[in-house]
Amino acid sequence: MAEVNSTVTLADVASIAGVSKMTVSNVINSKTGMSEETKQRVLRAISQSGYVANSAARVLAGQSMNLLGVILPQFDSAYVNEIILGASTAAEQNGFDLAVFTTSNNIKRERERATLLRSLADGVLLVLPVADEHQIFMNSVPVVTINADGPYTVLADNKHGGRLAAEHLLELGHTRIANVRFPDKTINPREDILYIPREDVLERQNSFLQTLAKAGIVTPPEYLVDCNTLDVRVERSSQEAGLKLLRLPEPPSAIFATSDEMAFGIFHAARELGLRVPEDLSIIGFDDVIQSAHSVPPLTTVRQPLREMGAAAAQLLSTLARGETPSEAHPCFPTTLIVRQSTAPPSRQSRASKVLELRR
Amino acid sequence: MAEVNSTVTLADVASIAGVSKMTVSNVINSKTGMSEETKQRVLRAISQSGYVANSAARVLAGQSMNLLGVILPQFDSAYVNEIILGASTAAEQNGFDLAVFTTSNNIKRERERATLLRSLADGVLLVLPVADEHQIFMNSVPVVTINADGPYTVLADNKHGGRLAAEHLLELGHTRIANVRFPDKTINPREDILYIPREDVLERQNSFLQTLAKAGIVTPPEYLVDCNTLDVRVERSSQEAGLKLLRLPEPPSAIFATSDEMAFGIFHAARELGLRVPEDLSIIGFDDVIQSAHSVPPLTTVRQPLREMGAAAAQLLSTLARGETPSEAHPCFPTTLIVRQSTAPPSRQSRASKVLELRR
DNA sequence: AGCCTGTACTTTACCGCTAAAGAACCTGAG
DNA sequence: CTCAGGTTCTTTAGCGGTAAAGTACAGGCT
Repeated sequence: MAEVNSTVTLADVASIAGVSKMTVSNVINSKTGMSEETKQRVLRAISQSGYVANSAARVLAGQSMNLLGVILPQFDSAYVNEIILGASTAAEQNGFDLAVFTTSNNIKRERERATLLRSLADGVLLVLPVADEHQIFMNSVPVVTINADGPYTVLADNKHGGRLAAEHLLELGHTRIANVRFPDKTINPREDILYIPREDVLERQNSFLQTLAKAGIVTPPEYLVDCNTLDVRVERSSQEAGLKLLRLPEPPSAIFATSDEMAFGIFHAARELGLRVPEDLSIIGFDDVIQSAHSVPPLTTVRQPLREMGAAAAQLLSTLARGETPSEAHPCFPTTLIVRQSTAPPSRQSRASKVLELRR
Repeated sequence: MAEVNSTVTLADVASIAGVSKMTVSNVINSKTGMSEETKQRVLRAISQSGYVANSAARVLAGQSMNLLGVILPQFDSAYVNEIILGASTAAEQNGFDLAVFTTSNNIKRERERATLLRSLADGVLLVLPVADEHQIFMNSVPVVTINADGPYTVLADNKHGGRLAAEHLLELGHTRIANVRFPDKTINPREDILYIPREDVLERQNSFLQTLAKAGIVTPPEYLVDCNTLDVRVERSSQEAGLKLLRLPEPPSAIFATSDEMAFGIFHAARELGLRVPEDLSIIGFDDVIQSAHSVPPLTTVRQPLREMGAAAAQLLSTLARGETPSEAHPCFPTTLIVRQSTAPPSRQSRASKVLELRR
């Protein structure tokens, strides 16, 4: 426990114990074939020297770290947190640990993290818009993506979810329906930062609009407002988007926020303008993150079981890491409508007049 | 870009390009001293073979990965999220990346993660109750802790914070003051899981009670209720704690929750019993996580600047990783009282009668 | 011519560990 | 007495990189 030198190696321990490196290695990895006495001597030498194995060397020599890597853009969102929580639970059950890396939407960083995990992890979970990094991992480490494409993916039925959201608003009698949304085009604000639309998100939005269209409701272009999801705090950006919508000459009576976090931003926008939710404005979200049940008012939303999805992803990865064949390469989870208190039938008095009234 | 083999090594690329391993290595690390033509040939060989460097080997050969490791118990809490967010921003500014590991309060796991990071990272941030792992890192990699002790730490003035909370409630005129708190004893529910009280948290609680005592208010033992922070969702456990307090024959008129998340659980407990906050019950938290400004009602709390503290920790670590001497080994951040709407003077009608009334 | 210098590489050695093959010794059967 | 067979340890070789020293050769200078 004492005399901790800068770097104690196997060789040091070996010389202290008076045995070969290999014997020490065998003791550490609890292999058989050494006398009890030698074993104790080695153990003593280890604790005496304060030896700690060098993981890099171990990995290089072909040992597994029982590690699942996770790459994601940022830690900010509840979306990501739910997934990680599920994944870490499932990983643990399978005897794996999670190493989580962020990329800040930085492409170069994304590459670097992928490179590192390729040699370090037994499997990698990509919570990224694009699974472009597949190439880096190909034939080297199994990869599972969430709500993106790839050889192994965990999905939620976003198309169905989008329809559910639309149908709910239609049933309530809304006709002026807007959407605060993820941009559907690739955006490149800085050379190293890149936003690529996520497929699941596009599906939601498209299916939402299609369902409205089928019901004969045409969404005017000014009812589609992009929210800058590259911002660290999405809420602020979506609040702006909400303000833009609600200040329109003919503001919507209902807004579909493509994610719950955006919905919270719109809550703020409504409050800022003195509009009550749901009396003056209905808001419906997507995801059903934990906060949604506790917001004011509680948020009506389309639930995708993120925790379960994260768990499924880690489970899938564990199976692949063990070299087994998973029963299902693309598990798809259902989305369900959770009706809470942020949606209601449109009030008779049009929101337009209310806002105009408040302006005076 | 094609023909991606199982593992392409430097040697493979070298033989394709018809040069030595070293030349390839030099090209990759953009060193000088090779002809433009050779460089291009190597570059072509790299993309042709789909070569990706082995990080483990690189590390072993003495290269830095520009990585800061973070070890924390779980991803669940807003506390942790704020710290990480701050740390990742500061790390990025210093050219480092963050690798985050969770331990689930599992001691063995804690050790393993520490071991791995020791050889991999340029610095390690411990967001753990005890900095016991110091030993593992000693003389090998710089370590910074948050709200715990160690050679380098980032602190908040918890003692002052506890006093602020107490003074606020006293000024409002409360006398029946309870505390939903972190256990102050080591708990070991399973052999591998260990809860050790965090020092910062103890300071808060003690300083809170001392301030009350100085004002002549004795806190009866039933007013101190432990909250199981090992639970994945702290809110549930603190809700139970809240219920226990509010169902007391003489329930408190104010509760100090040692963390904001506990405060949210108490909100639920109050709601469940039909008590209004702050009219029937004052609640004050500690931390000021993001949600606190948006809860119903907005939470009065003692703010510790977690984001800044995370950033300071990463900054400190970056400095140490570069081999420089930081100006301050134990930066301490002030705590401030944030008065929102969850606290008010006690109402004339005692909470006791209100609860009893509701029970009938 | 002989020598020095710089450029463009290559060779050697080693990072810390492990798998696999080898050696030394003991035991007991033929 | 000899030798197969087991036990306990050691040696060798190599994982995929990198730093540092070495080589080979072209060109300039005296």
